[in-house]
Amino acid sequence: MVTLKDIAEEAGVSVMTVSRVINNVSSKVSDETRARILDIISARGYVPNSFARSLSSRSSRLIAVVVAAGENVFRSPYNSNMIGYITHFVQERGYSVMLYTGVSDFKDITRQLRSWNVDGAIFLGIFDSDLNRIRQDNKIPLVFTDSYSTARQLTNVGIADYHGGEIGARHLIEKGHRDLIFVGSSIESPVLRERMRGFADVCAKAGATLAPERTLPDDPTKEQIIKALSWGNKPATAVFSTSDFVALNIISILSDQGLRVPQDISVMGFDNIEMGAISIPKLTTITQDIRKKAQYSVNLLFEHISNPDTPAQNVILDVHLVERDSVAAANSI
Amino acid sequence: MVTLKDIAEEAGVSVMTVSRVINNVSSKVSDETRARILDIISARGYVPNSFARSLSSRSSRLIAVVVAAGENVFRSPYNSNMIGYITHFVQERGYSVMLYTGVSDFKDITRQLRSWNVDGAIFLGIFDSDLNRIRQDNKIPLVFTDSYSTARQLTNVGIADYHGGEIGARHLIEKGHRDLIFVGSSIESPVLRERMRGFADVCAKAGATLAPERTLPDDPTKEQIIKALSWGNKPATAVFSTSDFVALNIISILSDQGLRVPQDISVMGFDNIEMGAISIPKLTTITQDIRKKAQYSVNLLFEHISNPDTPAQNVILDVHLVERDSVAAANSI
DNA sequence: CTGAAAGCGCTTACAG
DNA sequence: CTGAAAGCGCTTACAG
Repeated sequence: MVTLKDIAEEAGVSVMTVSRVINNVSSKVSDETRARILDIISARGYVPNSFARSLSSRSSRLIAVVVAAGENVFRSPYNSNMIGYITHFVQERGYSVMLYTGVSDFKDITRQLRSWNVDGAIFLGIFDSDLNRIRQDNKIPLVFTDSYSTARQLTNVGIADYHGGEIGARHLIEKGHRDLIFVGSSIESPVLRERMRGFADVCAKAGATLAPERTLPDDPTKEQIIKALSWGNKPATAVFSTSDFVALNIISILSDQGLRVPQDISVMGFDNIEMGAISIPKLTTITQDIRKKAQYSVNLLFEHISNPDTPAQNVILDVHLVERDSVAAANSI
Repeated sequence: MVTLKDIAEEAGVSVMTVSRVINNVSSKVSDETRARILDIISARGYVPNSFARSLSSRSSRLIAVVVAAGENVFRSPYNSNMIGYITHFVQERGYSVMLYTGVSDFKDITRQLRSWNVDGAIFLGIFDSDLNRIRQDNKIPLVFTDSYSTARQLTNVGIADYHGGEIGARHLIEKGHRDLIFVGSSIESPVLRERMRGFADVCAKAGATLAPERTLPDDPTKEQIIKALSWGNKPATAVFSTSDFVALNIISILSDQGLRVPQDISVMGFDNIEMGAISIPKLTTITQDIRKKAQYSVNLLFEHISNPDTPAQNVILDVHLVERDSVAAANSI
């Protein structure tokens, strides 16, 4: 292994001079010496040791991406895309990404962040209950996504979930639907709770019923869906799902039951994943701009890294309707 | 920041004793001392510094996952799933993952691997042309996936691509199809080339035509598909795509043209991604077991890490037909 | 513009 | 079972 010392000896200078060249403190080294050292570095294939550098400088140039989801994080196209974009933007700044998935215990998180002395971390899908412990234990810049924590001084990038729910309900009601199924109720996830609240508020105002029997969990079974369809005295005419992936699955299940979407029943999703643009029928959905969300998260993180006095910010990106083919006007009876 | 030294002072022992406790060299520390140190460690929230540890021990407990694909790696469900599973299995062994995406230059790879002194690396989608340079520059255990390099002593995990192509052609021919479109020709990718070779060989034997005009690239445009459909004097009755994602896109395009799958034309994919099981129609495809592939890659890597004398292995996982609803018998004319 | 000294927080190797 | 010394490969802080 080639070290600074080797280069210094070969160039007949001190290690400090070589160190300055590597770190581009060019103003302090003569052009001639500099060029000679650069030649030797490239000839010997010298690569600085990040561990030594981090140990003495106390900056790791490492960003942690911490994801709550377990073994197969990437089953979710949303997670996949977020992580992909975040990695891209972090690398663009010359930093490296450490990926932690399936993190269940906030103590683990702290152990990893500290042990690797990361310069910052971005969290996906962490439940708000652990958030304060994490912040308390880690005095580095942290960016959360989709948090509804009321903690002060929290930097977060989220989307207008409540508004998304409203848009969904409004669209279905405009299309004449009154007997609706909502998929994505959750007591654990504030994100889903907000989407549902927006949806339910619009329904209430419009006199549309959203029965508890037609409020299904996150990832409903075939049986739950079938039961909800025929509940009460009027069949449901539209389904709103809080995720595109689940919406596509529901369309598949409905199709297996001999129901055509949107002729017999309308289905609407949330996220605007790529598959929704090529599914049959093409999915009407609510878009969230994942690339932008990732970009904001990374930008905010680096703002805090370069200037610790940067005030905390809660950035809420807006969402909007993407009308495609999976929602039709309700049949008049 | 709490250090080994702090713990040692508080416990009234040397740093070596604390170091032994942390690294579980328990046989060499008295139970009493050990318990006392453990208490102090937990009370002070001590976390060992990975940089210091790695610098002196020359082992980083770091695995690099290097992916050729660019900005949005995770657009591909295959990549997403592979990376997700690999991360999971690596973490299970107490190692951390450094993710490098969009790597274009093998020199970059070398710089990163060396700089972080990673204990091993797994490569996805690296073209074989760089493979020898990478191996030459990095004397650590490396596992490649889907490589067709003829280099000796190469540890690789791949699948039976040729056989996959054969299975696809055989299935379509058995269903009575003779006028076929193949999607996924590539001069750069040996994986695709092998799938195509298997497909073409079976076609030739069965007297089915695979015209160059009906051999389309990896990710064909709508125009290319439409043109291929009506080429020659007999319309194509089946399409074979080397990726499920593209197959689903093709079904969507065909549907936009008023063609029903499989009544008017059959479509077959490759990979068995999750979406294929819920698409309309459900996709007939060739399965590759991504979880298993990731598991093998990680296992092989760690075998080589723990014992450098482990012989190189080229593991080829088999593939098989998953019959669903997107392929039907050809209409007799 | 250049360098000698000290130190980052650990582990290795040796000694007792 | 325990410890003193040296060193991993860099950077910081100071001096000239």
